[in-house]
Amino acid sequence: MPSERYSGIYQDLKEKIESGVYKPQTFLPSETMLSARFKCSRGTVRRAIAMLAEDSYVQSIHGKGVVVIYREPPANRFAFGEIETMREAFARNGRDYRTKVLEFTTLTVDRRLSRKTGFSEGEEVYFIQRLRLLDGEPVILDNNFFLTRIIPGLTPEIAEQSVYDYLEKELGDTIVTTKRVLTVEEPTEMDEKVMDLSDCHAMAVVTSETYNAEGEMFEYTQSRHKPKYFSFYTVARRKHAYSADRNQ
Amino acid sequence: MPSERYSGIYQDLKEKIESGVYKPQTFLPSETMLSARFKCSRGTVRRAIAMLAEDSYVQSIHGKGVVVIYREPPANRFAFGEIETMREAFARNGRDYRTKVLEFTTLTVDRRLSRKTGFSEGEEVYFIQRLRLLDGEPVILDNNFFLTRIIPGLTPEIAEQSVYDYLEKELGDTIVTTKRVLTVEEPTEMDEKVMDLSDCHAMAVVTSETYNAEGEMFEYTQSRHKPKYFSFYTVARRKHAYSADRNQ
DNA sequence: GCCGATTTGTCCGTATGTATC
DNA sequence: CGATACATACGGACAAATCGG
Repeated sequence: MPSERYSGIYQDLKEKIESGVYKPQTFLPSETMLSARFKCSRGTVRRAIAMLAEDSYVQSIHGKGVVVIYREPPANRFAFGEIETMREAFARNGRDYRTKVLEFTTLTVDRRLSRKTGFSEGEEVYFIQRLRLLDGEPVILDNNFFLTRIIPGLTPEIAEQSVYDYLEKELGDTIVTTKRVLTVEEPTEMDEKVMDLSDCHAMAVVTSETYNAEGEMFEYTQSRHKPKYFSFYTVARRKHAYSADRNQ
Repeated sequence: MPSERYSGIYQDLKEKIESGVYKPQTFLPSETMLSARFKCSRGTVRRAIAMLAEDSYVQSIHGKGVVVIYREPPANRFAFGEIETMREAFARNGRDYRTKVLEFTTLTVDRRLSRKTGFSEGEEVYFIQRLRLLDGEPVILDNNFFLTRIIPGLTPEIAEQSVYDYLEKELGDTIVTTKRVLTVEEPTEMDEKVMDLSDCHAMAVVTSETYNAEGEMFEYTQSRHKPKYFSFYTVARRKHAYSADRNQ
């Protein structure tokens, strides 16, 4: 549990912004004010503010202050910009959510699979194909490859629940980073067969690589989403915005 | 020009990782080692490392060290996880890229448009519709709404080039944050008419809100991409298990 | 245009806590 | 247990941007 000073302050400010104590387009109290209020150093306040900026809740302006840029997000949206499991995402939207395991095998990575997934040749992986059902309707077809070395003892029963929960709670490992590439592709025969596509002629495909706390990539996944239920949210911040020439 | 100590160190380490001096799955020299080598405080090194972690180049492991997790990204990919203009993205891929302005008008925001875009009622906006051509083929249909208040003096000629360049270079304003939502939708009549869709039956739709350095949302845009040329890359990190140290 | 007050940005040194080996 | 490495926090100093008088 992060009970450090800075995350407490981060939480506090975040809630105040969400509840409208600090309103959009207005400034937060100055860093020195806040550090006095929270009885901490300015550095600690700055860190909390940096986290809020990361979440696009605020933006710092040199010499002026910290503006609130938070806007109430539209409801019924999946925040795939963060890492959360399907379960978490759907639960948050209050829907009935089931998983059906279509395939559960182990494979040895050959050259072709290695090029596709980035795993080393000869590594052993679970291949799991799962269908995600929302209120009984198939919405996602997942193709997972997990390194057996990192996730020993995986079973179809666990796959039906949450692999991440198993990894974190049972094995004590931590998921840290996920890289994702999103494309739109034509449905495959498999998609047609299991997804009940009717009048939809494309799939949203999320290809992701997941790394644990050791920095090892242990998962390669391709998720094929039915467009109707697909939405992907992300925030980007400009890295090194150059200072403009004001000609004066 | 960011010639601060920490960005220099960040750049240096980044290049060493990209060029393979520090290889994946290996540890960087310890923070104390690096601070000695760069003749700076440990805090400054930590900040550079935090930035690399942000880029998913490295990951810190408490008590052990900092692992390199960088992997050569596949070529011909658009890094939409960051903010870059169409021009930048396409140029980076070495293709001929043109813009055709289909529509250029000013509107006053009414209730309907306000709900859609988030702009206040009564605000005045430019509405610009542009077709993006890659080697002569239409690939993106852009629908932009820009606040005239923030970007005065916009013309079709500028829209044909880069609005962001105009904003940053001429007006001295800076783009800082962009929020994006990605969905997959059926082609509209307009899409069919201008995009030459042939055997493609869906569009990748990116809806984005852009904020300037003052924290004001000045742009609302819907970009409709032909799937064939569409790819969206993003990185997510779990929770706020940050190794970031932005204070020192 | 200059000056001073305020505010954020950068950097340092130091101390202490905690995880790994 | 001790040595090493990262994590958190503090306080101080100075730079740079903004704004008002």
